[in-house]
Amino acid sequence: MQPRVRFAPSPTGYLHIGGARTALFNWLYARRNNGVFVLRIEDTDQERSTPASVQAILEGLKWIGLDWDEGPEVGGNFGPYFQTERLASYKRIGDQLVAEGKAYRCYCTREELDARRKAFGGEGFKYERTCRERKDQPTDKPWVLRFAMPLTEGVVSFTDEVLGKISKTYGDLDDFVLMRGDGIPLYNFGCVIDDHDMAITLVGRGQEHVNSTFPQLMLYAALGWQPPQFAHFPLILGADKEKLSKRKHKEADLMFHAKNGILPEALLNFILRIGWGHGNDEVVPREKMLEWFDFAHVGKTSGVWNPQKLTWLNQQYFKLLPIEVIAERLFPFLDQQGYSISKSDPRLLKLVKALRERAETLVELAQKSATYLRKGVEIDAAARAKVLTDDGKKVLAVADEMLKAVTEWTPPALEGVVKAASEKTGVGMGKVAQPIRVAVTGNTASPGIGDTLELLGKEESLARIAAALK
RNA sequence: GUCCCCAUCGUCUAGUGGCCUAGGACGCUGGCCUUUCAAGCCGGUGACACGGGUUCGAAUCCCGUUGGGGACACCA
Repeated sequence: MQPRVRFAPSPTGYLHIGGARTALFNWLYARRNNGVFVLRIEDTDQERSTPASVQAILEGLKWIGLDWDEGPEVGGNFGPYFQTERLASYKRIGDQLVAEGKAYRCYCTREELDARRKAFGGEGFKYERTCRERKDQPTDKPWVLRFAMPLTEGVVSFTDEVLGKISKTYGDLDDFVLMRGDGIPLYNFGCVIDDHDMAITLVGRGQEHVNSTFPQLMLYAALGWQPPQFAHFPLILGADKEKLSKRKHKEADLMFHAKNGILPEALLNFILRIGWGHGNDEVVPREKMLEWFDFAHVGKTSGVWNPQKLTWLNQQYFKLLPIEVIAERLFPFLDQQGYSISKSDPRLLKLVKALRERAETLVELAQKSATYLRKGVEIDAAARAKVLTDDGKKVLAVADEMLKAVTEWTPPALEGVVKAASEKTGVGMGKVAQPIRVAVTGNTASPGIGDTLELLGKEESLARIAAALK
């Protein structure tokens, strides 16, 4: 049987980084096993679901390069893929369960329930099945549909693909709400029906869902359906070791990283490595993920978000990716800084080539690029004091004369000038290169002096040197 | 509080009973290279939570303790 997995986000905000990883693991599993990756939108939270969130989620998935075989924008044979468009199924199954005595209408109001919960002492409250034996079923009063848990003693268990065997006794479960009177299903209900109707063979989701697996399993049993396999992935924690939450952790927003100049390749690699490992491999590009991913190596322990490792990975991809790709990614950041040069500007690729090993993010790469794109430069006070001393200026003046005579403004020729100036003045190459560097970049750090001067061009280089010499 | 899950360096991890005086990576740190800064290379720092078993042998299996996380909605 062809494996079918799904990613089922709730469109109540941007794509959560944990959701992105859940999507990645499911996607990888599907792609590895010749399966189908389904995207289903669980938009049954009337208050919080928005079309804008749906868009944000689709965009997020596209940004990290995860494509889906069925779902929004692409359709499929198991649609519709929005839960609010599948209400008829929920109603039909709900009616069936009531008819079979496996579910019942509960007329307790929210207020009553809240009061009872409060009297109980808050969380841990279990519905006392007040309406379970109720004989009348008025239709003019608001109600919700509740699942009738078997009153017998029993144990529900399943073998999780990553966690192993997990069990829970019936007594720990209560008559949970399946559907509201208005026909909107709750998570456990909609999820089970859709997974069944969409022929999902394996449900891969975050560990925060292991406890909801039990009521879902009860539902499968009541319906006489074969449940899918389950795989619960470890959570991603913040520096405070708590689950990454949108409220508390800014890094929980996938696109936050995009804005910070992280490459999607690096981010994907990073989230893969939280919770999954392959020997000593750290840099695992997409092709390798596709080749190596398996649930057997998904860990059980939650992982803490480590921003330093993320930036390190980003740098690895700066070195790995073709400069054309990086240039493409850099463009919006250059634009943002007000340096909108043409995409065909020959300086663009040279800039990336010279600076990519010296930057950790696209933001930093754009900032460093700015030095080479603007007219003139402001010299850092400390750099000036240290390097552009009287002696430094003397050497600079000598180099300046030689540079003016250069006809082939290429790195080898320019490096040659440094060497020649060094020989002529009798000082080391460093003593020649540094004054030039500070004069043209305003700072003590830059790519090789030949590349630096080439990037700037003859005219701009000489203008900056002249200004520094004044 | 109740239930569920988890437990290797600060962090991400390798490890599926002998290959482990526990390997890699990030970070931190010493050095090399060098016209600067990076990058790169070489080295250092640093962990099997604790206590009992099982076994010829345990980071690996079992039990307990402790610790951590998650779930306890007419959210998903």
